Amino acid sequence: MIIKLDPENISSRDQIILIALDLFGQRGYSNVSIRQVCTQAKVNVAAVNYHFGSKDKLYIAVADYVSSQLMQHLNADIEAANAVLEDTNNQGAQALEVLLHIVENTVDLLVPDSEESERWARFITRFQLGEAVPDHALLKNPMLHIIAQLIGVIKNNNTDTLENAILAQTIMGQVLIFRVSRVSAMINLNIDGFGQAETEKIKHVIRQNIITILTLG
Amino acid sequence: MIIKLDPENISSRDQIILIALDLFGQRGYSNVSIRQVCTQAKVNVAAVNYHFGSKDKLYIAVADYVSSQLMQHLNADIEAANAVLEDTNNQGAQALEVLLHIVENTVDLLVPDSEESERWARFITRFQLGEAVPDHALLKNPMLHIIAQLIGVIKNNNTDTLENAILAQTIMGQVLIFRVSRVSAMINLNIDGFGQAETEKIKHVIRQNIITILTLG
DNA sequence: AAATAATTCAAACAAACGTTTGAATTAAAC
DNA sequence: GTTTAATTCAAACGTTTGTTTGAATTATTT
Repeated sequence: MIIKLDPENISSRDQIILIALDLFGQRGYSNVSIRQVCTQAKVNVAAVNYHFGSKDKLYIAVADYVSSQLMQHLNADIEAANAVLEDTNNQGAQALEVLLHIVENTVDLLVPDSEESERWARFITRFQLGEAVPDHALLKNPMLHIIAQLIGVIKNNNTDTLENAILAQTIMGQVLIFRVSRVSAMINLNIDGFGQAETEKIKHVIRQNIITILTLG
Repeated sequence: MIIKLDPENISSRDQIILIALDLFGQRGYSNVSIRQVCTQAKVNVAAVNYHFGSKDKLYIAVADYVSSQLMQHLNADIEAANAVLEDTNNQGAQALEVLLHIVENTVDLLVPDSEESERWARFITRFQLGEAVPDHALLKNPMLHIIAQLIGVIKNNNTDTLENAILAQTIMGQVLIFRVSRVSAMINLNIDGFGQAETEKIKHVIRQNIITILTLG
């Protein structure tokens, strides 16, 4: 899923990106100093400016890296969805199945407590909230447009309207809220974290919501 | 709704809090310097440490202020909900109506483009994402517990289960996502902002979702 | 093996930061 | 009106920040 670089032959450049991804995600861009990144990456202070030019450009490089890895991760789901969307005489049942699969994949990627999950999710969340680079690809969730189209098929309402896009956003919102307002959600749910039991329960609730909304609504 | 202090008699302390609320919300805690706050509040640099003790304590003072104002704003809805919840022989229809009212109020508070709305929403969003003070009241959304209870009444499932709490969270998630991932949502919806037309459409979609989930699901 | 390029390193830079100080000023209490 | 307390102010403090420098080292090319 996520490329693990060979720790033996890893370059200083890549080492910096991986450490910066962690630190920027955990503490936020301006709460991480170049010195902290370099110390943890075991490189000299000047290495960041040598390899990237500035702290800003390092941040963009990390965002580019996350963006490309994310696209790779979503690729299979996107192709499955496009196959359904290009099938002219398809049924809503197929589209619903693909949609549910995408959403459950997203829950598995974003919600559970796991180092790997959190590494990506935290960086993306911070990026989208306010540390964003204008017009960066990481701001766009390619799944939302696809979900909106799938909704059109399911509801036999085969147009790309704003209403379908909003509906897609409310569906993803049900998932994303557990990542984006994570601490708050834990307090409100009175749980200590998102283990397998909690994640499954969340998936089940969202799954039922989607089925109800799209087939009975 | 929001107390407008008399700009003639406003104290240095209050002026600092109001400016800090704006700046912290817009740029984030560590991207705002004491000097910027003091310049904009037209007070001396030392005023923050005189009145609050430190930048950290100013931040907590702002969070306290936001928390108290927020509770004031939610008070009417909370009382209405409690009235329904305490009515032993109530019907689900009443509870559903109160719930829809709460959610639509939340949309109106958080979603539309308005200086007043954004002032509060941005600070709370940042606070909950990662600039939080552990255990601060602002981390808890008092509405979520109430919504979970209302769901119990509506679904005639009168227990405070984790599943009801998760369902409440997914309902609020549909609203909050438009605030928390605002820039991303605008890109994905292909809109320039959240005017009245967009806000009404969002309200309509979420309203239908809730009715469908809670009465047909 | 020599020459060239790429990379690493310790040291230093100016700028911005949160905070402190002690005197000057204003407000309150008596 | 005098005294006391509260507040404001300009100036300076020590750190930390991102960045630069030029020499030392390593890798690549010829």
